[in-house]
Amino acid sequence: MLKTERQAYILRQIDLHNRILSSDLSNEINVSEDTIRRDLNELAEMDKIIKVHGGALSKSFHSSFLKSDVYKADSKRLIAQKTVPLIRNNMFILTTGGTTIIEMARILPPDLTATFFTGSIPAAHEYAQHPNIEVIFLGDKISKSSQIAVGGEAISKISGIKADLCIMGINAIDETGITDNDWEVIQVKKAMIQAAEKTVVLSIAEKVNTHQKLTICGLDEIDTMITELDPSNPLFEPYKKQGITIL
Amino acid sequence: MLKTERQAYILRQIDLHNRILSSDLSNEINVSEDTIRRDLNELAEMDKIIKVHGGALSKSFHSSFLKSDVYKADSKRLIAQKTVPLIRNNMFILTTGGTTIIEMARILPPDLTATFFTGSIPAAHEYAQHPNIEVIFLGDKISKSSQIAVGGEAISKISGIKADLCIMGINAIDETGITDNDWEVIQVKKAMIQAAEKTVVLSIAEKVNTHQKLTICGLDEIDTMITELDPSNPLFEPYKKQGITIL
DNA sequence: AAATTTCTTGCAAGAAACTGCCGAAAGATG
DNA sequence: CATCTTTCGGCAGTTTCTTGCAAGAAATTT
Repeated sequence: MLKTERQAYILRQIDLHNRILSSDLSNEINVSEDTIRRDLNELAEMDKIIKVHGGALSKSFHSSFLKSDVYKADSKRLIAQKTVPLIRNNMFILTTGGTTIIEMARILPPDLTATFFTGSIPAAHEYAQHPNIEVIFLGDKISKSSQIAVGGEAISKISGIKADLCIMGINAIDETGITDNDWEVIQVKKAMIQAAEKTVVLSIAEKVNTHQKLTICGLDEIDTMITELDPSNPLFEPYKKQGITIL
Repeated sequence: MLKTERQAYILRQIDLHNRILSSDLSNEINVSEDTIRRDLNELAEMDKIIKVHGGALSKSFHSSFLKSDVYKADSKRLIAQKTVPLIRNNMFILTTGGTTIIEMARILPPDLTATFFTGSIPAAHEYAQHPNIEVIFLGDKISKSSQIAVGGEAISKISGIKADLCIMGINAIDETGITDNDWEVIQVKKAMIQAAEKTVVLSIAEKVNTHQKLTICGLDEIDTMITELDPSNPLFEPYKKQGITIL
């Protein structure tokens, strides 16, 4: 078994079980624990997994560990406030999950009538509280790491929609476009952008001009970007040049 | 169980119950109280919890405000405890929503590996927190009144499943069977019973021998009924005669 | 084809981490 | 005040980690 194969196997097991013991892996694929440990170290180095004493955890697992307090909650609330006016009555809106989206869902005006599509459980939950919003949940299999629905079912459902607006929380954006680091999430986000007439991205300023490993789309597919900063901030010049509206 | 997992479990329990005893934790996850104490100390060191003599408290009193009061929470917790042993590793399980089911989801042992299908957002949310449970969300359109997915999509998804167990919270049961009052919910519950090999119904005793307008199924389709009362209670005689196991 | 370099893997020894147990100290309880 | 519980610190047994090393495989050079 080649090293690459082995590491792929390890990643798959971690995806499946969310955690793994070095000793188990060693037995399963008949290599010494030292080799496993070296693999785990390499994977951890690449930010693919979280290594802990005795084995490794999926990155997602750890995030729930930290979830208690929302990072930069004030900024996110401000972003949410700027986003709400974009939503008009009777729109069909696709949204991702993420803390900023949740914040937005909470402050939607009660008389707003609209249909929201989402694959995020917490987001669906918030929308469902609203008196006049219809919620459609997309997909079936729920990824633990991202708490959203992923996989073919979700993608095909999204493809069948023609929405007015896609409101997307993002992890990284720079002059090359939006990037992320979870392959399954990427697929979903790509499909959402395709399915919507206009795309609005929400991001705290900290994530602007950063990038990750996998590309979701170029700047040309984005219509509006919302951060907690003032739109006149010079940080946004390159994005304005690309025709993106900053709010 | 890895140290990190254990600490994540502890945090989650504290989130849920707002307080925790070292001795309880020690029993739940089978490690010595010393280990628990060391974990609690580390978590307190990280400012995640507040350690007190004998256990720990949640740092955020905040959540206790948001926590809505569940009617007869104690009874429901007891029902949940009786239900858990029915679930074995690698089962495929269909569940409804409802506060009793949520309560059950929270106390599923952390090492349980199973696949849960549900159309309930809060239930899906709870299952998704669990380290080893795979969650499949059923359906798309979400009914506001019941917070579950309803409609043709949900029904057809359910029909495509062959589950080992259906765990169903119910609103009314008497000698004629299970009844409910929301037409859309009925359709979903009917489909679930059909799709599962065995059906377990959860109900607080108050609802036994009551009925509502619409029929879900007769007693012959039910295998087990769980309430907060002792199974020997004479209240259950007619149901036992019908071959239903009472727990 | 032979020699060399690089990569990978397994092994061993010592270091570090984890866990359980014990006894003494501190705290809670009636 | 007496008793019971919880905590603290240290110790020991076990497991895991690190490091250095050597043998074998693969790639590269001569």
